[in-house]
Amino acid sequence: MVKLATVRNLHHQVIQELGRLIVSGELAIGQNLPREEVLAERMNVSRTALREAMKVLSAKGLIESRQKTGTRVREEMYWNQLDADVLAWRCESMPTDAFVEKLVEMRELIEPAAAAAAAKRRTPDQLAQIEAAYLAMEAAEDLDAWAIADLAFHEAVLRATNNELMSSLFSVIESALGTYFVLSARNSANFKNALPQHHKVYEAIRRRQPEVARQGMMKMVADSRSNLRRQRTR
Amino acid sequence: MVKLATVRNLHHQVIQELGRLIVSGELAIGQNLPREEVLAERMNVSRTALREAMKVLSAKGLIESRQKTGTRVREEMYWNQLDADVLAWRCESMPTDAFVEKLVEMRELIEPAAAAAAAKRRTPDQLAQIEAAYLAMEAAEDLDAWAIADLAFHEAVLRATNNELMSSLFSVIESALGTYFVLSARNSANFKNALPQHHKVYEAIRRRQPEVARQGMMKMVADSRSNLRRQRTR
DNA sequence: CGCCTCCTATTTGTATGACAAATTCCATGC
DNA sequence: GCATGGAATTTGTCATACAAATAGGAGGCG
Repeated sequence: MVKLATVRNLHHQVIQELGRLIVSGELAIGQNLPREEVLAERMNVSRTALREAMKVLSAKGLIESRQKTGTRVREEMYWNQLDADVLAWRCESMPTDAFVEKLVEMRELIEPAAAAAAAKRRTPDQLAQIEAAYLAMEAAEDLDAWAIADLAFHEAVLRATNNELMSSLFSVIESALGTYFVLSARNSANFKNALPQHHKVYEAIRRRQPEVARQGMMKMVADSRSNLRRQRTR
Repeated sequence: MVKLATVRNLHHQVIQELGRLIVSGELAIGQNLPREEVLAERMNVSRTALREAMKVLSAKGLIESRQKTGTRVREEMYWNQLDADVLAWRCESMPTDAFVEKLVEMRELIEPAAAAAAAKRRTPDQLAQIEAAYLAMEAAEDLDAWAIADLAFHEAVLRATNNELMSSLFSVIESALGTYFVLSARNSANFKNALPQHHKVYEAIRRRQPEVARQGMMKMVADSRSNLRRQRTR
């Protein structure tokens, strides 16, 4: 029996709790945290566990510790904004449209470029994976199957760029967006509307036409954007 | 007297050392590290310090610890590729052109989009900062002053997007590229060649013309790319 | 022989207490 | 007023002990 990610270790809980407090602003920037000993007692953990958590938060750029001075919350400009945890904490504490806009903007930035890069550099094997995802979308009977295949399609394209920086950025942004929306379009009836557009992108990547792929993908994400908006505003 | 970042704390050294070993591949993926007790002794630190380092590496996605099983190096796909440390370790261990290409690709992806976004959303204050940087470039007497002002220009544009995800991505990529090249063009003689192009971008942002700004920035980074290449190949 | 159950050995996770190191801040002397 | 030399405080490191999880084997049972 597989145990699904439940409550993890103690220091992990501390990371989450403090991280949330900081990103949400409940711990003001520049403010000093209590002494380790005090904070540990207040959170009902040992100083050891607390420190392990603090080191991680420090690595994420959220806090900074110095002897005698203590530990204080760093300015926002030092935070690792692209860290998955930091991003997740922001999503929790910033339910505003403004932040969603930023995420969407990033997505619209990545994907067309990725399609173009994929058209240039995809291997035959990677093309096959894209095709497989496309065929799965075509064959999808219900919305869930389609959504899964859709995500696979985008992931396959991203991997085909052979640029792990790009695909890593994609997965970070995508999972953050996922906290706001259940994947892709939910206006159920004819969910296969986007299929022709996917085919265009696939064809462009197959024929190694970077610009065509870019334009096609640009249109695709633009469409998906308006879907998101419709879903959200009602 | 300000002390510049020297050798930091012990656990920090451990982070660096293990991180390098992993990213460079000297510790093979999937391989188990020695037991904490053994590893600690081998590195001449206490188990406490070692563990603080391991938690950080774990947060960066490089390793994974489980009781009884031990700690092993995770697959590359789980690494936080956009983490500043991970990127820096890659730069050290991958002197190949291939990785530089990926970084440059990311840069060419970000900056035009940033210029467009800045044209849409810059505040008067942010525009003033861009202008100030431009004027500093114009006034630069030597190459160093120009390089500093140039970086300030790009940073100001990035900040003017009002999208901290984008500016964070920029700074990460830029600092990674900085490990390969001393900022910008080094073909000294007439380093102000790029000035008109900067002016075009500035004007487009001032006049709120996103597409013009995008095109202008696209050309600018393309030029700077060929500069980089020339500098590198000789 | 095959399968299930339980136990034990091993490894990370947490707790505690003590001391080292850095550095702010004050007192002291000149 | 200013240097200078301590404390006092806070994080950094160490050593040790025990808790918790769990892989892997021993043993029982059909």
